[in-house]
Amino acid sequence: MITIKEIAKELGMSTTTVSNVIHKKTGEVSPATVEKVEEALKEYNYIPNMSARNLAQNESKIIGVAMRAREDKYDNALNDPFSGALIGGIEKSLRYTGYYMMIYISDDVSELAKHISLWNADGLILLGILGEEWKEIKKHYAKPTVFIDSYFDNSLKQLVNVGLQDRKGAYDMTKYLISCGHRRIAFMADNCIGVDEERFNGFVQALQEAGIAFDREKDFLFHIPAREERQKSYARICDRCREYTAVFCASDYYAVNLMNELENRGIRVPEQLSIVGFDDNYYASAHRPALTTVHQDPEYKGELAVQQLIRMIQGEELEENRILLPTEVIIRDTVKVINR
Amino acid sequence: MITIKEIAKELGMSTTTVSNVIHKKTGEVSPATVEKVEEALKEYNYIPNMSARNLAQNESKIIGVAMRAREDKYDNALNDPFSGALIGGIEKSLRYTGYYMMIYISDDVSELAKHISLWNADGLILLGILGEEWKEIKKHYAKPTVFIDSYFDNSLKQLVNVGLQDRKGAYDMTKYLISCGHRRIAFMADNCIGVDEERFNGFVQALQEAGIAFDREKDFLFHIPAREERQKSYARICDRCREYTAVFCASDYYAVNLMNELENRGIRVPEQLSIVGFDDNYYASAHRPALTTVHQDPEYKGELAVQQLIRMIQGEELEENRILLPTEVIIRDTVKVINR
DNA sequence: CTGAAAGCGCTAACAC
DNA sequence: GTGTTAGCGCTTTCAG
Repeated sequence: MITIKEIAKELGMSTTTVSNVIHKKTGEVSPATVEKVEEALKEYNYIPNMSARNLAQNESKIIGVAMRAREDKYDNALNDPFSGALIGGIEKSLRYTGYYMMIYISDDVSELAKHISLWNADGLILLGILGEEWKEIKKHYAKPTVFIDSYFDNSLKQLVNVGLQDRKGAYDMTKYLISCGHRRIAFMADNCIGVDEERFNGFVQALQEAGIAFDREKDFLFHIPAREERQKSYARICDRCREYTAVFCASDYYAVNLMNELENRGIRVPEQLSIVGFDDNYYASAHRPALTTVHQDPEYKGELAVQQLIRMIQGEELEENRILLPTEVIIRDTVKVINR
Repeated sequence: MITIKEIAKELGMSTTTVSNVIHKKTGEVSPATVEKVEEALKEYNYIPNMSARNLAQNESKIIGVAMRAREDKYDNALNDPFSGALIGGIEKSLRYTGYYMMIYISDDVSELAKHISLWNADGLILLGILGEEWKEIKKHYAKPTVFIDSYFDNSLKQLVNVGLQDRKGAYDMTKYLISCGHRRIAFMADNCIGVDEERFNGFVQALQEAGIAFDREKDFLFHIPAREERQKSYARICDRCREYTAVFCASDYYAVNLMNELENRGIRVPEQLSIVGFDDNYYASAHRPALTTVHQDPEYKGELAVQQLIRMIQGEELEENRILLPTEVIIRDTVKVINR
């Protein structure tokens, strides 16, 4: 691996000149020299040493992508269409910017914080992080940061976030269910914070506007995804389903799993029970019956996050620090129209 | 961000001592000093600067994961269950080893080669790389390297690879199709090199053993995945399908897409045409009818690759340099038993 | 057991 | 236009 110094010696010039040519600061260098240096660079196949460059410039050209992943839910965090598409979108946008992506995934926020500061990343994209958790990270990291799909209280309104109109999406879908004649509708999720909370809020709002009662204790089907609990949890939920005409699942992933569990128990969708999801990933469209769901574009989310981050790194002003992408109700085959 | 030097000054000792404590070379240091230093490290929340460390030690603690992705096929390379699970497996295994993952994805091998050498990665995992392409990379990179799913000619037999019994998997599945009474079987893929070639070879071998003729020109349904060509390609293939009783798709992805296209054209699976796939990802199990396919475990592939790589980095001997993981035929609902 | 100092490869201020 | 040099933060050799 040849170094600048060696090339300089070979050519009988100083490292500064070589460095200047490399960085195209050619205003400072005579054309003849430029050419000579460039030839040598080619010939010896010069590759810069990033560590040295980073050390000297105190920047790293690394973008950290840190993902908080619940271990009970994911043992393989990328093996999920949403994360896959999202990280893929980030990677794709980063590819030609001269920045390199380093991924950290952990259940443990302080673990994430450690990794982030180790590499002195020039920017950070944070997935699945709550406001409280951010405070832990902030202690160690002060450079440009973009959140994806985070919700904060007002004290953190200045943070940059790329998210989704979760509430509106759920609201629209719920109105659709109601318009199909459904009035006994359950909500299924494995938590009620952040994104899922917003979806739940939209759901409840639509019910309220339609004058439909919702009993949070009874009608919120709380799923437990941990491996040992999973089957029992589905069994319980499938049992409870008989009391409803429709179930709004907070994600396609659960909608499809639930449908399969229902099928195993001989409960037909949508004839006996309507199901809707959220996300519109390929689970939704590949499943039969195809899932009626709320569409979003995670890849685009990733791309936008990168755009915002790069702007921040370059010191540009952001037009908006809180982007909420629109959603769309996709009607497929899992909702039955009920005659009243 | 506090440095070793600053801590040393604060404590009135040399950087060497502090460094020794950090690296637990405590044989060299008195217990009292160790304690004092450790306290200071905690108090000032010392975080090492990776660039400096790497520069001094000429190692990077980075594992490069380079993926050759056909741009006509994937604009988002991670948005694919196979890659997602695989990279997820790699990430998971790397998480506790003290190595950090840097991902490069490109259609262009020399682009990949450049990125790899830039960061001086301590080890490299290569996805979707052919023997010829490796030679380009080798020019720039000489450290431990593990391939995933590559096939080489004999001149490269010493390379380390983690792969799959693609040939046997396809062979077994084809025998199953034959045992169900199928004799007019087409093969669908978008290429015939590497993995898909092996699958094709296994397919043909089973046909030959059963005395069934295969016309490579006619019976190999060559799909063109490029966006502009895609629909036309599916239309052609759906047309051609009428001549067969079964189609062996080289991947679940295509099997499911093909089934959906067939459905759109009113051709019923498996009543009118049997379809099988390869990979057993969630497309396969979520689709209705559920796809009969060949199972593999991409996450485990990723984990094994990391294991092998870490061994190589640590200078251990590998027991085997070419691992081929087993496959399993998963019988679901897309193959009809034909009465003869 | 501890410290001084060289050097990893590169950049950039400054002198010529 | 070009060269000299200090220094980025850390490791490590070698003296003491």
